[in-house]
Amino acid sequence: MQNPEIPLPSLRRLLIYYRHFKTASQAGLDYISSIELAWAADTTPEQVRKDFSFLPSQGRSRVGYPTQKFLAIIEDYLDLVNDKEAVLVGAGNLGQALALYPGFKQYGLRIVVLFDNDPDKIGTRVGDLRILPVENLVNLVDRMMIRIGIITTPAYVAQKVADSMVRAGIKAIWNFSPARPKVPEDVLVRNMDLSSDLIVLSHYIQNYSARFSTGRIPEEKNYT
Amino acid sequence: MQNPEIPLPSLRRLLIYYRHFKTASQAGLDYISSIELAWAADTTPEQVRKDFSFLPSQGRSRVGYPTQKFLAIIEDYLDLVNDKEAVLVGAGNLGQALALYPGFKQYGLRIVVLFDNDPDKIGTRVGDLRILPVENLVNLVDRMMIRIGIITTPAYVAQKVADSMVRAGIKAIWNFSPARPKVPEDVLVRNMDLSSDLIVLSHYIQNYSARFSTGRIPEEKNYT
DNA sequence: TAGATTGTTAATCGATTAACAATC
DNA sequence: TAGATTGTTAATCGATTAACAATC
Repeated sequence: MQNPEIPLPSLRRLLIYYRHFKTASQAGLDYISSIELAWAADTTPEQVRKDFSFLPSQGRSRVGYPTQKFLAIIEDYLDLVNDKEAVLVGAGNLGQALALYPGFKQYGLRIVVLFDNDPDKIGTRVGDLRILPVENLVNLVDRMMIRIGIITTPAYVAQKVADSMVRAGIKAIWNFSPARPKVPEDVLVRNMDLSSDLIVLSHYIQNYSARFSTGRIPEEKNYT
Repeated sequence: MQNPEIPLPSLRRLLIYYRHFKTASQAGLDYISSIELAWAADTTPEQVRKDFSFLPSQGRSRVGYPTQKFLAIIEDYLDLVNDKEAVLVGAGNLGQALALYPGFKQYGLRIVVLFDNDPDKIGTRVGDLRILPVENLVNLVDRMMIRIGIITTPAYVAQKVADSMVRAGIKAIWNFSPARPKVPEDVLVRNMDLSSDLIVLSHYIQNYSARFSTGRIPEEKNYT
């Protein structure tokens, strides 16, 4: 276990820094400053330095953070190298889109099989992934010792699916349904509730005119 | 504008409570307690009561919160009733899945048109939505006075797309690409960075055994 | 050196949790 | 009434931001 517990927001930012190191590497840059990283990640240089304080490596004063080394360090810290297998339940539009999403394998997530309960779908393929009947889940996941499950079913079956996942030994669930499945405390559930995120946009739009159109003109800014 | 600024997490929880009121309503329940709502939303009763303190209505001691009234209150507060039109750019797998996602219109989001730059896609339909060339975006969005934009393109065009959206008068951007587009400060960008969320799961799995089994300590690494 | 940038400790801020009086 | 539940103020917690010494 990582020694001083890293905050989740820092964890997520590390990946954003990682991406910027990657492009910098392609551009042949040997060092990147916290200032530049902050710009790329929409945060402050202080935050970047704080985040890096959880890593077992340091930058160089007056120079910045060495690109190649930090690529390796973050890769290792976030365990981007080792493949982690996952199963996905619910091969609808969203499920299929995630199964085909190119970004995941890049960071070590490998979806190995899809499950559904629709007889018309079972036996077909999405990319090179097979769709199997959801009854096979417990057995297969258990046998393959898969630890990550993705739920893209309608809400009303999400709890049942989560139960099967837990029974099969899955320890981390990425839940894209609006349900909030209950699981034992040693199992992590990340709820990616699209609609509840949408609310944030909606609320902003609703209040937009009151916020910005009274009085002053917004200041001119330079974003480069 | 809402008077005491409501925290974003509260805003999101309000939608979760709303869903629970909805099912309770179908079950014919007239009142729901903060205890039950807390259970449904994976939070505490205190938090529920705190969240409701931002609403212009109260519960009843010893009884709970009236289902019908709170459905109406939350609907109003989150502006779930009025349709808010949106455009989506990037009609790939994820873009199409979002365009067809049934959950959105339920909460007032109506995607009205898709844009793409692939000549093979342009002119085709996704459900009953047309795919138009991205060159038409500024004009059409401006004319229709659309305020919400969704980006499901690859990272390398995200900034360009965001620029067009801003130029067209869009005020809230839901960005599903891994890029971090820069926009004027009066425009809201919500980054739904799937991969960076994945990292949280991955990190949990990586540290799982150390956390919950009395077993062995992960080996120390040496970088230099 | 002077100046820029890192690393770390302390202060602040915002959200959650706790405490408890008010209510029915 | 007694007991359950709400509403609100205060305390706590965690993350961000600020300050500043150390470094090259």
